[in-house]
Amino acid sequence: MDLSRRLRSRGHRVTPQRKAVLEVLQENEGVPLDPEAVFELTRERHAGIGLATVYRTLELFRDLGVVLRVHLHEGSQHYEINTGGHHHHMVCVSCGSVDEFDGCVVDDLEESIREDSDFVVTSHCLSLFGYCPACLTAR
Amino acid sequence: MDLSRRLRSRGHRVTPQRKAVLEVLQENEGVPLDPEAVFELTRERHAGIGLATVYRTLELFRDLGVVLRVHLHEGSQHYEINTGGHHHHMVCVSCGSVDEFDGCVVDDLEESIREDSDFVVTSHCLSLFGYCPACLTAR
DNA sequence: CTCCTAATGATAATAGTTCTCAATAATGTT
DNA sequence: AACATTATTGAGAACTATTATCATTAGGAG
Ligand SMILES: [Mn+2]
Ligand SMILES: [Mn+2]
Ligand SMILES: [Zn+2]
Ligand SMILES: [Zn+2]
Repeated sequence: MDLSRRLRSRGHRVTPQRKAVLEVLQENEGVPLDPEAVFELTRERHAGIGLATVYRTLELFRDLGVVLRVHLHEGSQHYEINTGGHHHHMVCVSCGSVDEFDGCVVDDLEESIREDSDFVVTSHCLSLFGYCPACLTAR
Repeated sequence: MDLSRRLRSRGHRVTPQRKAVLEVLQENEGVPLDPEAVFELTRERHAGIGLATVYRTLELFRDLGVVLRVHLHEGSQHYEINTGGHHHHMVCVSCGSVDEFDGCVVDDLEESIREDSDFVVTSHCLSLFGYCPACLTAR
């Protein structure tokens, strides 16, 4: 997870903005953040950062494999730090909270698709929707 | 799949616009369409329909369970007719084509989550990304 | 330190979606 | 069949999220 190394190896520069965004993402492991949230949190650290830079940085990080893009059931995208530990998400449709869960069942599926079809799977995206414990008891 | 019945049972009115949108979705089974595409296709059938009506109708249909919202790796949403046959999608990251596949592996996962956690899963969304046969040979 | 140019911030532009509101038309009632 | 009620519609404004533009700044190789 050495950002400087990863950036330089691809010819990118190491800037305080990029370091600040990374810190925010690392400190929010387990909490997928949308660009606006990353912007607000990063501003506390690097006051003058622009929103466009946040968007650019998130796309760059995604390209570098530093972050993953998560699909929640909403319009805007969310990003989370890529810890290497493959997992998926349970999204509460009531309060919007996100839980992670390990044990991906898709690996086997990818395997069978590799055999049955000519489609080459390179990645997948799985999210479960429902109600979290808190929202269930609050009824 | 009786639209009129389903609409009336919830106190909604049966309009030519709604019937036209349904027809478009039915004729494009297997092809998730975004609102703009639904708009264009529906116009060929009901010339004067407005874009806002398409958005409203898709949301209503989703509420009624007539359509499903599909998450492709893009900004805008896509909708497809709900045939009742549960399936998921393989999206080609090169040409954007979408294939369907049956055999959902998530059912088992939902089961194990129901046992291991207090989260109640009501739905899920799974998409595979990769390269379709056409794009693979074209290289 | 100097130079080159990648990166940045401000802001304009674009795209997608939702809102507003007056006009229309679907349905229930006479 | 005519009427009354009110859900629905179309047009366009408004809004939100994202991307593009461009002059300025600053990372880092030499
Ligand atoms: Mn996560
Ligand atoms: Mn489908
Ligand atoms: Zn393809
Ligand atoms: Zn499934």
